[in-house]
Amino acid sequence: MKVKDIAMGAGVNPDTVRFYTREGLLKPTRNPDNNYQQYDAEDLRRLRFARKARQLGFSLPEIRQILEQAEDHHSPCPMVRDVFQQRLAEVEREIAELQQLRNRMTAALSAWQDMPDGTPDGHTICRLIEHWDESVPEPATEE
Amino acid sequence: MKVKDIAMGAGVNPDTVRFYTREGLLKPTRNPDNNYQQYDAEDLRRLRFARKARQLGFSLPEIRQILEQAEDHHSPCPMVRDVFQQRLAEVEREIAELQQLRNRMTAALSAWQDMPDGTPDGHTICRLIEHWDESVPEPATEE
DNA sequence: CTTTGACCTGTGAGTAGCTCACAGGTTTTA
DNA sequence: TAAAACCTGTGAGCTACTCACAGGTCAAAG
Repeated sequence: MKVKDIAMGAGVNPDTVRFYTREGLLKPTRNPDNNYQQYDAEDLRRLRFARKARQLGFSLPEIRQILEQAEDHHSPCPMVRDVFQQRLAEVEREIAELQQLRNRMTAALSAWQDMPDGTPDGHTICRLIEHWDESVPEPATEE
Repeated sequence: MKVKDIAMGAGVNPDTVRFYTREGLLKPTRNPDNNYQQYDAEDLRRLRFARKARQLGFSLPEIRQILEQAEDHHSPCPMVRDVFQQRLAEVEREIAELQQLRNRMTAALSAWQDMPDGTPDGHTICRLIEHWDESVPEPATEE
């Protein structure tokens, strides 16, 4: 299989295939005739696996680790479960942050309902934003 | 005011001040003696404004536009209201996507409860992920 | 008066995960 | 046989900073 073939087989951009290859997630051989990359069924499995894992929120370094463990005939599943728990927690934190942002935004919107626009006068730029203060809960500092 | 002064005045990293200056959000003058950047009260206003706008979800290019409009003595407020509506919609879309992701993740977790780990056998890498399929609602393609 | 430390300068790289552009070589199709 | 479609690797671009580097400047302490 050449780049485009495996890319279509997994439904991704050929550049993504090249990128994953550079990153060491795929390990094609070379066609000595023309120096083209040659992918096999195993690479396709790895690529599909990687895409599913991405959808589940795994990072590329995590996926590489999982694939390497599998190469060494160790079950990556315990690690998968472990990382997955952490990712789930992160996702929930991100959701909470975005919800706070949305709350700030809708609060601002309703506060703006009755405010006039006004022209910048050297003291204020846009009072909509400048006069928006109301004890905003800081989004949790990450990590 | 020097970099550190204005940075402290707005509660940000001095590097952020330098970055905003490079990006054209702040326009300090130069002290010809030592080539240091000199910020004034107007810059501090702009910096504080920018930080609040960032908290409300505005991007740096958006903020720069707003500041430029204000410089030209046009009220940026109509634009602020406009961009803000769009940002709010985006935020809500992001929340929905993340919630879908969380749903997929918790579904996967509970499905994994009773699955054994297994060792990679050349056909599967980690069946936890590979056998997770169950008609996943694709997150909406953005834009 | 000199040293030391804290500050200043600009530039460049790093973060995540791709995506696209470029310039040139190869293969397929008409 | 020539054009179209593919391949190659490398490098830049996206966001909003943050940090590192090497060197210049300045205030206070000794």
